[in-house]
Amino acid sequence: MSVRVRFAPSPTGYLHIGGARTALFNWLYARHCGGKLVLRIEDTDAARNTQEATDAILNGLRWLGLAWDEGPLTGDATGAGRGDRGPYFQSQRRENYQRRVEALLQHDLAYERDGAIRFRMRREATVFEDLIVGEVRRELTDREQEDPDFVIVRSDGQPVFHLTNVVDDLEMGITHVIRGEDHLSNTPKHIALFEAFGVPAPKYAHIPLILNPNGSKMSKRDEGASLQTYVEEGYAPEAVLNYLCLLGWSPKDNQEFLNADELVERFDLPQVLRHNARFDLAKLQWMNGQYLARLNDDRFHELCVHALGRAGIDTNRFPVAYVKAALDTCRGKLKTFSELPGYAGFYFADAVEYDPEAARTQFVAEARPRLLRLREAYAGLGDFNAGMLEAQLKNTAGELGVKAGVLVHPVRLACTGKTSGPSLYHLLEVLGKARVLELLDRALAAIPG
RNA sequence: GGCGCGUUCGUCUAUCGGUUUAGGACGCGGCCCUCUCAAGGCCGAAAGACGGGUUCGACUCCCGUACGCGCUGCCA
Repeated sequence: MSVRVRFAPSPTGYLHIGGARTALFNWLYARHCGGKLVLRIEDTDAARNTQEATDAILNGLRWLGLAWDEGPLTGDATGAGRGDRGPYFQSQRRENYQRRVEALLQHDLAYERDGAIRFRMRREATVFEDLIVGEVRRELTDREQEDPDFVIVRSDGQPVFHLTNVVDDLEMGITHVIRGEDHLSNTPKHIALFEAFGVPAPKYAHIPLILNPNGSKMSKRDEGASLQTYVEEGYAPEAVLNYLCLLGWSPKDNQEFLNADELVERFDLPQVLRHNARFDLAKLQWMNGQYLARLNDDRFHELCVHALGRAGIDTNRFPVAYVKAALDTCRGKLKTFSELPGYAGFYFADAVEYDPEAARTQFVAEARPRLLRLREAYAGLGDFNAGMLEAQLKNTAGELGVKAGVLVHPVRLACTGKTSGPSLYHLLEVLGKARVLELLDRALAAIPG
């Protein structure tokens, strides 16, 4: 029997980082086994589930590159889907639940009380084998000792999670349920429901949770909990994917950089760790920087242009060769693309704005004659390339009897407005002679004395 | 409270009873490189929660305690 797994998020407004990893593990397992990944939207709570919320999930999964074999195509619950086990929105499956509940009622496996329908739960401990956790033996809690039955349909007619989840997994032919460990304690209920429906329960694999840096459960409002944050801050999806799978899973050989193909090849359920992991933003940032440095030129340029565009910088106003040359000076310098506008914005700005603090320390009277000297030297340069620019600057510094840095800092400030940025000589080369001389003249005019 | 799961450097992890002075990575500190900021190179500090067993031998197996997380809802 071929493997069928599913990712079944509830549209709460965005894709949670923990949910993204659950989706990732499901996707990896499906691909690893040559099985299918089903995406199901658990939107039974109509009041707070909107199409935008579902779109956020779909877009998040697409951004990560996690394609599903069956499921919705858009966030529209009544819209088209792919696959023959739909609908894939729970809000469209009311009849399925009703039919199943009728059957339960008829066989006296459920009963009505106070207007709600309750399932007759077994009255003893449940033992099951979890693919990750191992054998789990769950005794009845004190509350369950008194009354183990639980509600499957509310008095307002709404079916509850335990019921819909099981009915859908059953009808969608799910063979492996890979989900967060927060569901481990619910599993006996689900197994009992499957048995009541006369079918064996699927195999279960509960993955550990992702915690905040302080060890608390990462949820909703927590910093960095939304995948959208990483999309917006210019992370490379391949880096986020790589980092996420290292939370709770390890290739065991100290290799940390794995692309999607390698992950699919090596991922398997038994190697998933059993304990929760804390989310470490610093390591994600480092890893993202590594990915950025290794991206091929086209992809790097593409993502750069995108990031600049988001910041309101339109690179289309400039020659393609200029843009590429400018961006090349940023290679290996960024940890995230959100840093790019501030780092390379000067290449595309009409006027340079001097950092006030830096201007106060660099644009002082003594700097004026030195800058003037360099300006004249640069004006006489035929070949305006990095090598020549460096040689000339050092030469001028020598004549002035100062260290190179004494010239470097004011020149950088004059041309970029900042105290840090790409390699000075390379940046000057990209800017070009005319522009550099113009910028130096402007700086000279701004320096007192 | 009850039930379940977990516990190796600050963090992510390797180790699946002896090959280990417990390895790698992030972060942190130092040095080098250097036009700034990064990157890169080198070096360093840093861990088996605690207590009992089992065993010739335990981080690794068992029990207890502590701590953490989860579930305990007519939320999902």
